[in-house]
Amino acid sequence: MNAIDDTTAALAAFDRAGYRLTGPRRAVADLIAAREGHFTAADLVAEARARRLGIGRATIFRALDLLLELGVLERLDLPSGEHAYVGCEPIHHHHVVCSGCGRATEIDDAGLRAVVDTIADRTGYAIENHRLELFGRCPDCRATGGANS
Amino acid sequence: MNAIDDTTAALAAFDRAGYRLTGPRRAVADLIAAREGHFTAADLVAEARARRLGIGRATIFRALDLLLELGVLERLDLPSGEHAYVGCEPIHHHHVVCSGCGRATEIDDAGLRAVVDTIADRTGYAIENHRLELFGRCPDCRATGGANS
DNA sequence: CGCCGATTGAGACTGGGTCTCGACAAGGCG
DNA sequence: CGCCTTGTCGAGACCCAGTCTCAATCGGCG
Repeated sequence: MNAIDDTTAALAAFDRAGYRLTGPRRAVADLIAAREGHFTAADLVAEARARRLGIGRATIFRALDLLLELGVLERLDLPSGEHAYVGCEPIHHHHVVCSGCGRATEIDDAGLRAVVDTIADRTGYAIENHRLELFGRCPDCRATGGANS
Repeated sequence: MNAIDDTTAALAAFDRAGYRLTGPRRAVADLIAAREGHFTAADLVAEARARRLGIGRATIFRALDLLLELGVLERLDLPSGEHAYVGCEPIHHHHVVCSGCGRATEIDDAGLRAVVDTIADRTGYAIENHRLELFGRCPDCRATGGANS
């Protein structure tokens, strides 16, 4: 995908927010950029080790937290209960996750705002936060005839 | 709340699905029914131990899994990343979770169906599954003036 | 170039959740 | 009513994600 763009985006985010541009952070940004779909922290740790990058687990988790906070990354809760991450734009949005290949597509509001308002209205809750996650099969996986499930 | 109803609902679900109605399962159903808002597996384990019910951890997790599968319980992913459970009706719906008291209110579709369709249409994905979670303050907590946050 | 504080890596630690295995009990059947 | 089969149980080992500590190191400004 746009590996280089993602990498620089992440690094730029670090820089902009006043964090140092260190070697390990660059490495993590690279690892993430190289990912197509969603990934878990364990994936990164494993790959970092496989590539003998000499990056500690803690460092990866810290970088992940930072990128989460900067909005470059978002955390997904897969139906299995696992936590995964996807790189994305730092604006409010949601994801459709492919259950075949794991790729995640960003989607905008799509009318959700109104739904949330309706719910707030109906329940009397002051909604502060919401999360919508969709799981399905992407066009490619549908075309190639169910690579899984 | 409707503790007795919840308990019997859970037990009936066990029975209906062909699972044995054992003492430990009854106990877990009771514990869950006694809960007002959402709770974690650890909560149940702690309470079971406090009440000296002599129920093993594994048993509680197993019961939880079963109830999840039967649709009597639903898993929530709190923003903190924790997993929590809420008792609910075994039909498709979503939850609004109070960030003050932890209570969860069930909500129906509220127009979400249309949003999902729109998204499916726009992205080309075949949506198989979706989850909407809302977090906010319930009417009570708003009235009593921010018990937290 | 040198300094100071942010950052790092190794590994201990925590906490949620799973697995194993021998013992036990639910409930169908005779 | 009592037996037998088989699902279920409890204890504890185990696994894995994620966090924390702390001394060593490095980035980048002056």
